[in-house]
Formats: sequence, structure tokens, C-alpha cells
Amino acid sequence: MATATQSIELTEDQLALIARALADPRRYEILKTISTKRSCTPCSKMRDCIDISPATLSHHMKELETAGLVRSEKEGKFVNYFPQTHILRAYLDRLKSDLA
Amino acid sequence: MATATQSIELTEDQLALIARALADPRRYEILKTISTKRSCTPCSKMRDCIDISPATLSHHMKELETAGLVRSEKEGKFVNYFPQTHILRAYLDRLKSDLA
DNA sequence: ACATCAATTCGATGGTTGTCGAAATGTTAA
DNA sequence: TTAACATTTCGACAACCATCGAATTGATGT
Repeated sequence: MATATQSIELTEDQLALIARALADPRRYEILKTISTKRSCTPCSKMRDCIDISPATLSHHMKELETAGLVRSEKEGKFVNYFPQTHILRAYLDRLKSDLA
Repeated sequence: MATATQSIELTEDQLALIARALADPRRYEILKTISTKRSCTPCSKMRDCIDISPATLSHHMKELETAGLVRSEKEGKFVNYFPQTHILRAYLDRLKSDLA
């Protein structure tokens, strides 16, 4: 049977997108919040915790999604976001093998 | 005996500095190069591999050092850089516990 | 003292990015 | 069809940042 330790290969572009996505403190906070819960309605719920305009939040969510760190699912007029932990794990593995 | 799994606590500022330091592809490349070797004279040796001006390289080295990812040691007119892998490990551990 | 070389600092520039208000889009309920 | 609400897009602005040439500092050897 296959071991579960193998992780996804990231392209250079993905690597850069993820690193940049994590570099903004606000995005980091958002991602942290999403990661603790299993789902989340972003603007309505997120804006209770983090002081941010709808436009800015939307911008950051797009960055996180483009980086592959979250996935979105529309539900009526809301959008739910889900953490993509396998992508984060691939990033951690890459850092470890490149830099550790 | 103590387990070796305990890692350093990073402040929010350090966390942000490290994330930003890693977010630039060129710095990532530089750090990767340093991490493979055990020491390195930066400008003279680094500039053989990476096409970069002395001024820009100096700037990036300062960023990496401020983030704590490398340490520098003067040796005559050269400067040797050493990877600080325990800082990187602390960063990885932090990402894992915050986001995984 | 002088020339040479490694590295840093300074100053300027162009590009990127975080921010938000306002307008637009899309959805649900009255 | 309105009205109300969630989210996105647009446009603009300010702050940040990577980049490099030129000048500077600092060390070595002649």
C-alpha cells in the first residue's frame, strides 16, 4: 500500500503565489481563522472578527484562492471557503527540502 | 532526557519578517543556495550563480538577516553567511500549528 | 600613501500591492 | 417588481519594494 507521506509537487509559480499570499499579515489571519473552522461564510462572519472593508476582503480571498490555499463554494448569496491543507502541506514540504 | 522537538517561539513581527523574506523569488533562491553549502562569500560567489547587482544583493542579504534566516560573519573584506535552520524550523512549526 | 577589490549606503525610479468608496452583479424574500 | 443584502469589480491613491548606478566605507597588498 502507498504511504501517505508523498505530497504534491508545486510549480515555481505556485510556490511564489503561496509565499506571497502568506506574506500579508491580514491574509495570514484570515487563513488562520478559516483553518480552525471547517467552513465559513467569509464577509458576513469574517468581518465580525477582522476590521476590513468588503472590497479588501474580497481581494484577499481571491489571492488566497489563486494561491490554492482555499477553495470556494457558492451557497445562495453567500460564499463558503474551505482550507486546502494539502496545498499548505506541500508548501511546508517544499520549504523543508529546499531550505532545511 | 529532553526531546529535540521543541522549537523557538516567534513573535508576530518575526513571523511577518520571515514570510516577507521568503516571498521574493530571488531571496528564496539565494537562501536555497546558502542552505546547500555550509558557508558562503556572498557577493563574489553568489553573483556567479545569480545575475544581480552588488547593491541589490546586499539589500536582499540584509532582509534575510533581519528576518533571522541567515547569520553573517565578517572575514577580512568578505562576509560569510550561514543559514539559521532553527529559525526556519520554528517558522515551519508555526505554520503547521496555525494553519494545518 | 596608493591602488584595488568587497561590500554597503544613498538616491532615484518603476512596478507592485493593500486599501477603500462607489458602482455593479447576483440572490433572496416581501 | 421592489427592496435589502452579500459579494465582486472598478478606479484611484498611497505606501511599499525591488532594482541599479554612483558614491562611500573598509580591508588588503604593493
